[in-house]
Amino acid sequence: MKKDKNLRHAIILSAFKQFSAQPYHKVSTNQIVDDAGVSKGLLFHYFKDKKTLYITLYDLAWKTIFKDVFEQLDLSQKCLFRRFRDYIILKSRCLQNHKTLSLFIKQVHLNQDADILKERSTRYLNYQEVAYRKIFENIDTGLFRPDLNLQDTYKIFVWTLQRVTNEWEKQHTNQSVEHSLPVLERELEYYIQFFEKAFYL
Amino acid sequence: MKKDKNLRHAIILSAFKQFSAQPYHKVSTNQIVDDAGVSKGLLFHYFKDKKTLYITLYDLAWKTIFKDVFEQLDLSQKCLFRRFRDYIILKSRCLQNHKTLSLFIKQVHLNQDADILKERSTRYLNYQEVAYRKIFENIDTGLFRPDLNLQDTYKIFVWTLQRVTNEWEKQHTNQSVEHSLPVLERELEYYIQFFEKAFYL
Amino acid sequence: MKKDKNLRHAIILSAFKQFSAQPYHKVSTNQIVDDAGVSKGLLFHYFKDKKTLYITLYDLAWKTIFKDVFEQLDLSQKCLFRRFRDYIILKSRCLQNHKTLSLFIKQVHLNQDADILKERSTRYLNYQEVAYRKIFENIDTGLFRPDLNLQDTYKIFVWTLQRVTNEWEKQHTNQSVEHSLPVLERELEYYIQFFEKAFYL
Amino acid sequence: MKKDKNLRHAIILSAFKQFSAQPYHKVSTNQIVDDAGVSKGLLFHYFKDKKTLYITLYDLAWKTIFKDVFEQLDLSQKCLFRRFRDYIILKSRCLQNHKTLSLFIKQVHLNQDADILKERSTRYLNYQEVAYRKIFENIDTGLFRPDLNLQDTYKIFVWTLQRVTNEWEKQHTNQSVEHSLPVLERELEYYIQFFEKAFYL
DNA sequence: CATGAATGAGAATTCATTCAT
DNA sequence: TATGAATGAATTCTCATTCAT
Repeated sequence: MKKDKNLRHAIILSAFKQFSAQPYHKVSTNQIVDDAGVSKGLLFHYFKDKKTLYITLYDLAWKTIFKDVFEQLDLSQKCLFRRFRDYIILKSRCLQNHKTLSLFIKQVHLNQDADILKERSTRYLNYQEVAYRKIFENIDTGLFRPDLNLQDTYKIFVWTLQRVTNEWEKQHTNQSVEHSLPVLERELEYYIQFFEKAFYL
Repeated sequence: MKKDKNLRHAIILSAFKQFSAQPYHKVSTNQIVDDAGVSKGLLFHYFKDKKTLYITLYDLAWKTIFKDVFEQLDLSQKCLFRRFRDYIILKSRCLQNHKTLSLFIKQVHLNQDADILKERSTRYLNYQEVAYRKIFENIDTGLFRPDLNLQDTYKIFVWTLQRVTNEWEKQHTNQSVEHSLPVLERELEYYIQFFEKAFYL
Repeated sequence: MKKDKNLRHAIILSAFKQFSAQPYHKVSTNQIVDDAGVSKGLLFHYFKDKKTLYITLYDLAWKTIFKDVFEQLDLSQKCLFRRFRDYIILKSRCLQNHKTLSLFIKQVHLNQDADILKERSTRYLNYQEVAYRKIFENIDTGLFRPDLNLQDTYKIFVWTLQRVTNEWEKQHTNQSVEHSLPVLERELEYYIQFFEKAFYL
Repeated sequence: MKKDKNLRHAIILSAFKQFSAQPYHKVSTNQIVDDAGVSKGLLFHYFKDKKTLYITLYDLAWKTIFKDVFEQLDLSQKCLFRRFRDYIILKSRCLQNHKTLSLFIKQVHLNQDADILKERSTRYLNYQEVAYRKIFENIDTGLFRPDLNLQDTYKIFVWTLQRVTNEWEKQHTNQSVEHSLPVLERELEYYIQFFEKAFYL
């Protein structure tokens, strides 16, 4: 079904396909290897067990997304508000362009299995930390009102934009990028102007 | 372990216990009958199959809750705002008093299995419709501004209060009724006064 | 292959057959159920897992042997020397008559698997204790020299006869009862007379 | 992990380690190559299959032991009794110094697998024969009583000393060479003097 | 020599469901 | 009603061995 080279990749592709459409336990390793056109043993040659495969996929998903996002993110933008807005827009577009990754991540986050829960949490937090460190790097802090605590300002700003994005996601899950992204951009812009008024000198 | 009478009930109790703690596929029929202290066959005597049992429980859960709520709901209250507020409070209190039912419903709503998804959706919509029909019965519409479309007014009001309740639920999942319910009551009251100003003559 | 009734017994018989001829890990549950003519699931309906089946068989083997032996053992015999000799003879005859049980027990005792080792040890010690308690019940101690510690006397006697039996077993494993048992009887008798001279008044 | 040179040796060392600690079937070829730090294929390049590796190790074990023993054995000693005693002492010391080899040989002798049983038996008998031929070479037969059949005399002597050594082995498995070997030496000496009285002129 | 990808039969175990009693 | 024996397909995972590079 797939090209001969790199059957490991064939397994990964097949697994992404299956796991993004069904919850963990509904996908059998048989399904995956059959669909990938490889032997039963090969899956366990490359991945210790089903769980490891699942977690590896999760890692891969975020790596793909973050690579995509941070290759495009303009770090010469020194305004935190704009830079964070750009980050959200890029990430949202990326998720909408990679439907499979996006659905897969949703499935992982619905999973309640203790082991998987634990693994994905630590990984998720780690990826977030790395991303946020980059976003807050070399920010022009000169514009901020000196009478406000900078960390608090950051927090409130980030939380607000995240919330706005969450709400937008819920409403635009199945819509095309062209139609829905501008909506998000406008909403984010609205709040950014609000924050500029509130937090800038 | 349970009384001889009504082994069907023993099965239901045990099933509620298991299904509220674990997702559908993680609970085996063996677990249920063992815990209920009945034979394997009896489960399938009373319930066509595992899925039917699950859906039956879901029905039962909502029936219990709605019976509880509407027995207490004061339908002589002709103000929609107050009546809906009362409904929300009663329902929230009921869910907090029946932790098992509450957790079970959450589990059902996380389930992605096609058949179960379909069945629970139709049932959920049906229960909601019945409830809302009662709530909107014999409302004093004389107080509303005649220049506003009544259906729109209703919608916005209901949506707002539902949203407020959702947020409250997220934050007070594990807290006791005595502590958290007054918080909800106050929040709801705040928005009701807002709507009275906006929508009443 | 077997009669319809009591498929559990069919499994046990088949398992005894297989496990007495091959070590634990070489016998697959497939072999057992195929030979027993039952479905795969039935084995796990009756026995939690392969290990439990194995241990159950071990229990069964000793129960069978001890029942056989103690039904025939003459407890009116008050002379410890004779009674213990009778016990050894009966047990040895029993083991030679039940080749399968005998071989099975040997296989179990060769097994090095941690779990099985532990289980069989506790069970073995327990069976031994029960047996020895019966053997030492109501013994006429009046014949023994009062200047010798009775427990020491017992110990030395038992150890000696056990050792003699072990040596005989090694040499007569594959021989018929008629030929080999008299050899053992004679050897035991020889030592008993030795002990009578040494330990009796 | 190991030096580059002679990866075959690395496999052998690792295999000895694994096979001396666990029975044949419990050791996987993966374990061996992982521990040896070599590739899967190399094991099957050097050894036809797992069984061949096992038998090769068995050969190697005895070769090592016999080389060690016969390099030290004083063949100028013309007294059979002393020479055989020396042989036993040297072999026992050697086995105690090479715990891994010793444990490995025990494991092999516990193995019941038909093929392995057959191979190890022929090899074991062969090694014994070679050893005994050397031991009985150039013995001064002039000291023996001419009225006794020499072969019978040899047999009884060898069997006795072997038996004494077996019993000693059972009791001193886990003890140090310094403590336990002198015990064996004394016991052997005792029987040798007995045989001198009985079999010499 | 050396690698490690690839195979596929076979292992133990699970589980919803049926059915004779 | 009530039991629990019986089924058998499906699941995850193991492992010796082969082979192209």
